[in-house]
Order: sequence, then structure tokens, then C-alpha cells
Amino acid sequence: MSKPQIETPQAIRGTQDIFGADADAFAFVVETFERVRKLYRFRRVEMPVFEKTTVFSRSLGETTDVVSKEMYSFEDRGGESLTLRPEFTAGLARAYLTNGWKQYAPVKLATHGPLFRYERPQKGRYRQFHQIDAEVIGAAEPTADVELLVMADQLLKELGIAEGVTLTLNTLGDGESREAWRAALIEYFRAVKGELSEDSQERLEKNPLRILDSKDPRDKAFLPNAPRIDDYLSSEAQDFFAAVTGGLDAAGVAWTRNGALVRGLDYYRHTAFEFVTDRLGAQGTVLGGGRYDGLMESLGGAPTPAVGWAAGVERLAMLVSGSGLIAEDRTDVTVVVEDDRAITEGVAIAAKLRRGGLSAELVATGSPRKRFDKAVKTNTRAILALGWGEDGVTQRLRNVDADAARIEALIA
RNA sequence: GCGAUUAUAGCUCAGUUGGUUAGAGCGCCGGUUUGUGGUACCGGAGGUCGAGGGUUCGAACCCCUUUAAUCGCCCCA
Repeated sequence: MSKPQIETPQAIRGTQDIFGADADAFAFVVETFERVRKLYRFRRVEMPVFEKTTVFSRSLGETTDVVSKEMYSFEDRGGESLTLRPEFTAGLARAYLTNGWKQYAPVKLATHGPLFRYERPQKGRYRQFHQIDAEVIGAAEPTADVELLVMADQLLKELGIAEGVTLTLNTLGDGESREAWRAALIEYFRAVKGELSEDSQERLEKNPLRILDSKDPRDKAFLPNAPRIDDYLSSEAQDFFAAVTGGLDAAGVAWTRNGALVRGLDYYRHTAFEFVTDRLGAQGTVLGGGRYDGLMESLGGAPTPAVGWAAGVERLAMLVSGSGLIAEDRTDVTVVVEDDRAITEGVAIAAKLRRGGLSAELVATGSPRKRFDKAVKTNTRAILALGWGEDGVTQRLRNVDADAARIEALIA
């Protein structure tokens, strides 16, 4: 027997086929997000999965590795460069501008779905992954930051994964504060450049803030004495951050300050935050975001304050597994056809049960003698065994862990 | 882009310094036993040992290449 010489196509690297318990956990995360987001009156948005490349490249800054190497870009038939969305924020900002959503400002938006980044897969990182996302566009007040953070905190608690997860918080200040701090950091690290890691020597030119969260021990030695943002904050920026932390305290949300928490992109201002866990190896950030008051201008819009966060569904799902909150997926009634003469009756009864609102599974294949045992091994509340006697089909309801009367009524 | 580890049945894994026809458990299919039920036993199907090349009388095992996965680095919007 020669097999057909057809090669089965491989799945694309970094994509996943989510099934079984993983799919249940995934759905639980999304459903919980949808429920919580409604409590905070965030409005659901559906967004395109791809945009013109400029939507992302302009917002990210043309030069970064992120744009050149880590986006899924391609040309369409008209020669236009398109990109599979690597994040939600830029697309939402584009939609805000092109649809005139300013009329709803401040507008609270929530969405979720697949995102794409051309990265090397590792634990909790995929090329197609999924995020839940919440943004407040057109709100300059720190109360918006607080509302988002309180919502995130409630979400994690309702997912049952708040244990071991901490909210780390920082401020990048306003534009001037941020620039002054950045300049001070460059000056500080440049003085010791030769002693830094190779990576950080390069970061010094490209992304000096990132030296602060370097994992290299050579760099870590210089971190405790590095300039701190607090010394460069304008009084307005200080007030803003104080209002955010005060709001969190008022709402009973625990947080810790992390002065090394930074954002690589220039449009970030003020609040930056991450909920981190030590349970996911190198990918410890479970939910992250910040205020991006500078973004709209990079897309040609009027200055528009905005703040938001996003969280990876896969990472949340990994933590959720084992939290015991995912509803057990049991069949209400398993209909076992123990004699093939009863197959028609089995089909009819399964239909009645399902129309009556009970989930039903029909077991009518394989050795008739072994069908009952097969049904017993499944996760089911009741087994209805159909046999064949002198008067035709016989019914036996067994292993009932459900409302027997309701089942009897439905199949009568 | 870089590094480490890994790849044997549908799943989880054994497989001796390189030596006959590559195994187990679970699952699947069939049969027997039991008969108001979750039992036990018997049998069967299912593998170009990730792919390609090389060394050797002989390769799942050694070497090279390649693909993929896992974990980490870079990056992290």
C-alpha cells in the first residue's frame, strides 16, 4: 500500500490550534472581559485585522526594529503596503480620526481579537496571538487612567488570577519631563559606556530608557544610581501621577511603584503600567498599557489625549487553567443505542432533548456491547440506554445526576 | 536575527557500545466474559524512528544539512 505522495501542509510558525481545555480557558477569558467591560460601560468595537502599513509605521516611528522586522507586511494587488495589525491602539486611533469619533469623546472602547507579529515564538508569545483591549480616547483626566486600572484589576480578580499578580506603576511625565529625564539618562550611561553590555551600548543610541530593564548584570550595577524620573517631573506631571495613585488607593487597588518601567515609543506620556506575574517565565507581563497623548498627532490628527491597555488572551488563559473557575463542560444526557434497531428512536430522542434545552450526545457506533461503557467514561449527567425487547425499543435511564423528571418529560 | 534542548504509533514515552522482524501503557476497532451495568481477558489495525544526505557489512542510535517544537537572548507597540 503506497501512500499518496501529498505532503500535508504545515501550520504557519507561531500559530496555534486551540482546542479542548485550552479553548475553554480562552473562551472564559474573553467572556469575562466582555462581562466586566460592560460593567464599566466600555463600548464594543469591531476592527479590521489589517490596515495600511502607514497606520502602524507612523505611530511607531519609522526607524525602529519593530517596524522593519516585526510586522507582517505585504503588498496587495494594487501595490499598496498593508500590515496585519500588530496592536489595537493604532487602528483604533485611525478609526477615531477617520470616523469622526471625536463627537463621542471621551469615548470608552473595548475590543478583542487576533494580532500578528513576526517574532520568534516562545512561551506565551506567538506570531498570531490574541488580546483583549480597552482604551479611553479623548480624556485628559487622570480619572480615566484610574478607571482603566480599576477595571483591569477587577478583570484579573474575576478571572481568578489576581493571586501572585502585582500592578506595577510608573509615570513618564509630560513631554518636557520625559525629554529631560531621557537626556539625563543618556549622559549618565554614556559616562560608563565601556562597562555596559554590548546590547546596552547599542541601546544608548537607539533606546536609552530600555537600559533600565536590562537583565545583564553588567548593566544592573549602574541602575541603582541612575537618574530617576521623579527628579525631572514638572509639578503638573507630579500632580497627575498623584491623582492616579490617589484614585487607585480610593478604589482599593493595590499597586507598587516601578521607576524602571518605561515605554520605548515617544508618544507615551504620564502613566505607564504593567500587571506582572512570576508564573510565566520570561514573559511575565499579563496586562500592560499607558497613556499615549502623543499618538494622534503622528497620524495627522489634532492633539488628543488617550489612555489604554491590552492583555494577551493566551497568557491569561494559561494562568486561568487550574483556577477552578471554568465551568465543567458536562453533557446533560448521553443517549446510548445498545441495539441498532433503536437507532431511529435514539436520533429522535436526542433531538427532543436538545430542543428542550438539554445538551445531548448520541452514542451509536462501535461494538453495541461496549457503547454503555463508552458513555460511562464521558463526562455526562445521565445515560439513557436504548435497547430492543419484545415490544420494540426499551429505555433505561441510568447514572442520573440531573433532573430525571425533566428528562422523562422531554422524551415522552 | 542569535543560543540551548528536543523530534520513535492517534497521545504519553521506552529502546543496551551501532547488530535479526522497533516496543509498552493509554486510546481506537473486533471478539469473549459480566448483565441493570464504570469488570476482566483475547485479538487486530496503526511507524519510510521529523525530512534529506553521509559514515558503516549493518544506523532510531554516529556525522552534516534542513524543517519544526520547546525554553531563553534581542525586541516587546
